[in-house]
Amino acid sequence: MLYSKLFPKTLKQIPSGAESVNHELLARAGFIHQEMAGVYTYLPLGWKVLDKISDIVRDEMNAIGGQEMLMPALHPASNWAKTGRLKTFDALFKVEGAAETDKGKTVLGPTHEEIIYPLLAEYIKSYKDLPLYLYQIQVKFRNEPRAKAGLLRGREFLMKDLYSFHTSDEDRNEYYEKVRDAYFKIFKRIGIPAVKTKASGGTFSDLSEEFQTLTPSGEDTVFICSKEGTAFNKEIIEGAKCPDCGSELKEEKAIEVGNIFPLKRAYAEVFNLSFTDEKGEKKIVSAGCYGLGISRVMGAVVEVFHDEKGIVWPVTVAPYQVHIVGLDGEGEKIYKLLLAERVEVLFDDRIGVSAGAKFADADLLGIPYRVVVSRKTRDKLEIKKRSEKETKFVTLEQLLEVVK
RNA sequence: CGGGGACUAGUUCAUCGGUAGAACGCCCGCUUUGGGAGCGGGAAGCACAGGGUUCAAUUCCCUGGUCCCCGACCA
Repeated sequence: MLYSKLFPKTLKQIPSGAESVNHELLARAGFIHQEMAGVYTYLPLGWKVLDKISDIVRDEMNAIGGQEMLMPALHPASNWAKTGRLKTFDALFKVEGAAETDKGKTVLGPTHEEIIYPLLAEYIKSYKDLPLYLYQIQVKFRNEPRAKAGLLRGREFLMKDLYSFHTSDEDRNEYYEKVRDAYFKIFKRIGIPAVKTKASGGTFSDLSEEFQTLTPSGEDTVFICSKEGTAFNKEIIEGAKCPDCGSELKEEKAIEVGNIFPLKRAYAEVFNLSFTDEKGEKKIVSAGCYGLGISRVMGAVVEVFHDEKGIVWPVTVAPYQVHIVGLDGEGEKIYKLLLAERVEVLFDDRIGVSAGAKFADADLLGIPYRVVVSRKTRDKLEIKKRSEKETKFVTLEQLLEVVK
């Protein structure tokens, strides 16, 4: 990609209202643009990052048998009436409808139990149809009373939701463990440490597990057991000691980036999601649901990986791998060579922009490897990791070795 | 949903009862290229909306809207 063609330009000033680190840096660097409270446009760079995160999530979901699909954002309100959540889910967006006849008949989906359970009820008849693991990556709508902190708490956000359906609780529990492992792999690949945290399961589950990324800007408070390293959400902690072993707990701020629930049979009963077992008996399906906030993860990555100059993307989710800073009109040759090698490369080809401005933009964008090409560098390439201070001079072959 | 703050040029902000200013950005010209360069010229505004007070309101008051922060909330 030629930087001169990239939409949009970076901003020198912090946009008014961008008070959180992730909002400020992502907005200045041109990854996102706020439309209203908790609602953002993902600009070309930001969309690339979301794509990278999504691909990692897909990869791990597919590895545990997940089948990707896409459910609607617009839901029939009648399904929400059936579960009772039309009234109890406070953050539900109720669509007015263009015609009088449509009034109150649809809602925007904040989660998809109300779609996937009736859907499966039409198709699942036999134990032979189970287990089944279905997921989607989709925009969710939750009318948060207080959207805040950039991408960390939006009213419209990108989320992966996986639903699993089983013939027994035992089978469901086994799969639940697999999802947990997959989540650890995902966060490891993305590069953000995530601590498994025990939490309350809300209305429909006794317990759930959250994946929390520790950072001072997080809005959740977790308590970490000094002995076992397990963590507990503030909401289920009563004393200052670990409920499991009695050790001291350390208080930390964190961002919830994922959450897994054993849902049991609550929704399956409402929508009569049942199957016939080997003995010909009719049984209710046992289910689990597993969320992961894709756009929130993008915000969390920035909260964790940044410095005073800008973002420092982990290699696995960076929009590009190499940022060529071309000075003195140089750089095109190496740009084309890297493109031919299928390296994801951004080339700052701007003419008449000072070197300082280009360096500042490179730091702000946070692409992992910066390569400077100028009259001074001659046939050598000056390479610098965004996360490090030192520069070194390498040949093209050495550069390819590093970035591939 | 309670409390606080903000809203003025494309953006970030100044101004302040007497019809508006800077920086950055943008356009033109020249110059310039290793850490957000320089000079000259230019375009750019219903001061969030409505109501009130006043001879006069962007400025003071009220109502509403929007955004941010703190809290409540977060299946």
